[in-house]
Amino acid sequence: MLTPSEIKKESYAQKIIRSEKIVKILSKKYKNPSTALTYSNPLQLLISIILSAQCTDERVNLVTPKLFKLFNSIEDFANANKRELEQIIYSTGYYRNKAKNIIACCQSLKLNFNNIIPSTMEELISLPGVGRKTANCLLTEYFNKTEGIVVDTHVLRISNRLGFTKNIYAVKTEIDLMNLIKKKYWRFYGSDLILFGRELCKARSPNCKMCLVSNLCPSRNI
DNA sequence: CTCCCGATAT
DNA sequence: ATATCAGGAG
Repeated sequence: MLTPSEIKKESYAQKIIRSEKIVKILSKKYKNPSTALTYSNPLQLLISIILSAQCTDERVNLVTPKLFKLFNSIEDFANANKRELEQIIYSTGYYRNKAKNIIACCQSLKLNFNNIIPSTMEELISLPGVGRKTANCLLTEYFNKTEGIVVDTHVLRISNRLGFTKNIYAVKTEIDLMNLIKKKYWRFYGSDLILFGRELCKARSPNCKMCLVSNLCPSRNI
């Protein structure tokens, strides 16, 4: 078994092999990864993902039942009263930005996309409040397509810990990961690392003793 | 790069 | 008290 300092000196070819080993181990552990957000149509999923910025899925699921009861369609959100929307989503944080983005996003869906949520990265990120992370979530979770890798706070943190990138920005990290990891693993890499980050490789206290891939990690602390 | 932001865990 | 949570815009 390589020591952390030995892993840090690996070649790029060795890094590719190590990353594939890690993906395979984690995808075996997390069989059918899917979002913890509750939704019943693509619009609800899109709104939920926007609300989930810097907020737990659990918290989002506490506000969406009321939200989706009052707002049923793209039209409803496009015409929403900003104050009313802010009050409903208040507890998810960033509520002013989120309310503004949700309204602008649905106005764009109405104006530019005939009230149909688009299914390509290019179209999705043209929507206000939708960046690559939100688009990647929607593409993998709902459209069953792979155009990139979901890089949220967990994927960003763990990718750095594993030595797959030295970037502190999600968009740049996604590029590093797309170069390193085979496309067929992109979907699993994103969703598995999120589950892995929540339960084991936590931001404050990574549980290296219980970790399945600690022997492949340059940041392990045992 | 900074700003936006409440709820929760530590 | 402070770090963290399925980020995006300016």
